[in-house]
Amino acid sequence: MRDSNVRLEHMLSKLKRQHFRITPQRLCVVKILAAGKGHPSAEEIYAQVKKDFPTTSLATVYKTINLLKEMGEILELGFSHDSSRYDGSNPHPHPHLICMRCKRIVDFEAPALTGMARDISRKTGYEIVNHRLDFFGICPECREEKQSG
Amino acid sequence: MRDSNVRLEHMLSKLKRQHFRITPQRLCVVKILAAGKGHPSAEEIYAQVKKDFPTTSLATVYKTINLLKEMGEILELGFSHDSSRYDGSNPHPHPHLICMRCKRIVDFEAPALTGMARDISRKTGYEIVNHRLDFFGICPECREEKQSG
DNA sequence: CTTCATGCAAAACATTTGCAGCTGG
DNA sequence: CCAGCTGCAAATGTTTTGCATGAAG
Repeated sequence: MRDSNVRLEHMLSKLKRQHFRITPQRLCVVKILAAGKGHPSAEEIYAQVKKDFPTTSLATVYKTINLLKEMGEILELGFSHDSSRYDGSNPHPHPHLICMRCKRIVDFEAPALTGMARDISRKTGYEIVNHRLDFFGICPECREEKQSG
Repeated sequence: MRDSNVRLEHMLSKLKRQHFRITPQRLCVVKILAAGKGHPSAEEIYAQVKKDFPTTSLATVYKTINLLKEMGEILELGFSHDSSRYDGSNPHPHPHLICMRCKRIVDFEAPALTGMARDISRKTGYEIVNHRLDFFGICPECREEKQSG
C-alpha cells in the first residue's frame, strides 16, 4: 500500500511533467498498474477499468500502457502465444517465476544477473542494455491439484 | 558441419521412428534447422525452402516447425512483437544474446542457471520445468555503425 | 479554445486451422 | 492403397492505427 502510493504519485507527476493529460480512464489504468497487484494483462486491466468507466475501450488501455512503457515506468512481459502481462511495481528488469498451469507470475531478485551482464559485455563486446529471465514451472497450489484432480 | 549432420540424422530418425513422413519440403525445413546456422524465423526458413520447392507454403513450414518443437528437437525463441526465431542446434534451454539493432542472436552457456533453478524450487516450492534468459544489447558491429552513421 | 485523448472500427501481423487433393511408404 | 501431408484461403488472437467526436487544461 505504502509503496504503491509512492509509485502512483511518481507515475502521475511524471505524466504531468511531460504534459500528458490525466483523464479519468488514464488515471484508472495507472492506478491499477501502480498498485502492483499481480501482473495483469491488457484485458484484465480493461475489465477492471470498465467497472468504473463502462464506455472505456481496449484501445485506450493499450495506449496508456504504451505510454507508461515508453516512459520506462512499467515492465512488459511479452509472450509469443499468450498476451503480454505488465509489471508496474518494479520497472527494472528482474526475474519472474511463471506457473504454466494457472499463469500466475511472481517476482524475485537475482543480483547475480547484473554481474553476469557485465561479464558477457566484456567477453563479447556487446553493449548490454536489458535482460529478461523467466522460470517456467508449476506452483505449489497447482501441484496439489495435479495429484488429486 | 560434423555436429549439424549428427543433428540432422537424429531428427530424421526420430521422425521416422514416430512414423512421420519425410516429404521433400519437410526434409528441407529439417535440414535448415539442423544446420544450426543462426536462429532463423519461419519466414526466413520459408524463403530458403522456396528456392528448392517454389510451391511450398508458409503453413507447411509452420507445421514442420511445430512438429519438431513438440518432439523437443528445436527451441522456440518467441517474442511478443517480432516473429519467433528457432534454434535447431541445441534444444536445451540456454541463454541468448540478442542485438536489438540487427536482430542477430548468439548462443552462450551459463551453467549457473540450473543451480539457480534448483535454488528457486527449494525456496518457493515450484517445480521448475523450463527457463529462458535473454540479454538484449548492441553487437560490436552495430556499435561501430552507430558511431559513424 | 486548442490540443490531445477517447472510442469505434478497421488494419496489421504472426500463427493456426479446415479442407480438397495429392503422395510417400 | 490410404493415412498423413500439402497448399490455399480463411480464421484467430493480440495489438495498433485512422479518424471523428469530446473533454482536459
